[in-house]
Amino acid sequence: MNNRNDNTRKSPCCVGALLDARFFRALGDPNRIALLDRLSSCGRPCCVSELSECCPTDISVTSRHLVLLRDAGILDAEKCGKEVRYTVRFDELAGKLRAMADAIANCCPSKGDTTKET
Amino acid sequence: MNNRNDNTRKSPCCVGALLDARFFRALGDPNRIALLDRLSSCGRPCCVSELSECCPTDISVTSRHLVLLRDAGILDAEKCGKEVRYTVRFDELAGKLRAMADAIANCCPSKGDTTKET
DNA sequence: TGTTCATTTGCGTCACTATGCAAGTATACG
DNA sequence: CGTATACTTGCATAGTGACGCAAATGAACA
Repeated sequence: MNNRNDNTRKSPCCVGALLDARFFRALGDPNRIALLDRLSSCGRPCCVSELSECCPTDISVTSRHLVLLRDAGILDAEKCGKEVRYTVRFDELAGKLRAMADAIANCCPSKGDTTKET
Repeated sequence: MNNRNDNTRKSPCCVGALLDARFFRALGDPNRIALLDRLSSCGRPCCVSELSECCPTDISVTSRHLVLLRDAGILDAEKCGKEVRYTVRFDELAGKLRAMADAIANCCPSKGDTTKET
């Protein structure tokens, strides 16, 4: 859905609909960013105790951060025996960010189009 | 910078470097989102009292929100006589979001490439 | 069943943030 | 210069969020 028709350009300017404060809030904590970074670069599902290494807080706090990220639709959680394996919802996350970028670019009054889709 | 070479794909996974908690935090408030929405759809620079209409808080609070958004690089402020005219930094904002989307998509271990740039 | 390991939950604390009101600053205009 | 308008700042308060610790839950396993 990246290629808009020309009649779509700068029309609804639905920035407010796409920009979700809850979503941004979930990403608005340095420890949660660290967790996301760690999990992203890891390249495989990671359990809570493993992820906990990347931030200095108690593991219970890490657990809460991860739940928060999961509830925000940023991570996926899967129970495996005693462990809980977290993964990044890459498509979801990238898609959301890209949709926001597109919406904002479409709002730009001067251009109405900033997406240089070569 | 949207078209990566193939040797760039899934390499550094610099998600943490791009994902700035401060930036997300600035967007993590519903009233600030409302302000951004209003300003985006307005299509022209708006002054503080004008923008203040879109959220129920005192104008002093609105003023602070706007300063915060400006400091986060999301808005631009320009003084015009008694007024302060705010504008959305569309390119900055869209570019940032797009860069994040790209970085995250590049991290995806299964694909390493989610950007369908048709 | 009892033990151990991984994770979550309850709870109190501390820090930060959003907010409103009042006072202050800056600019235009008479 | 005095006044009006637009905005900002100081300050107090209420609400929220992050945190640590201890206890609870859940799952494997002897």
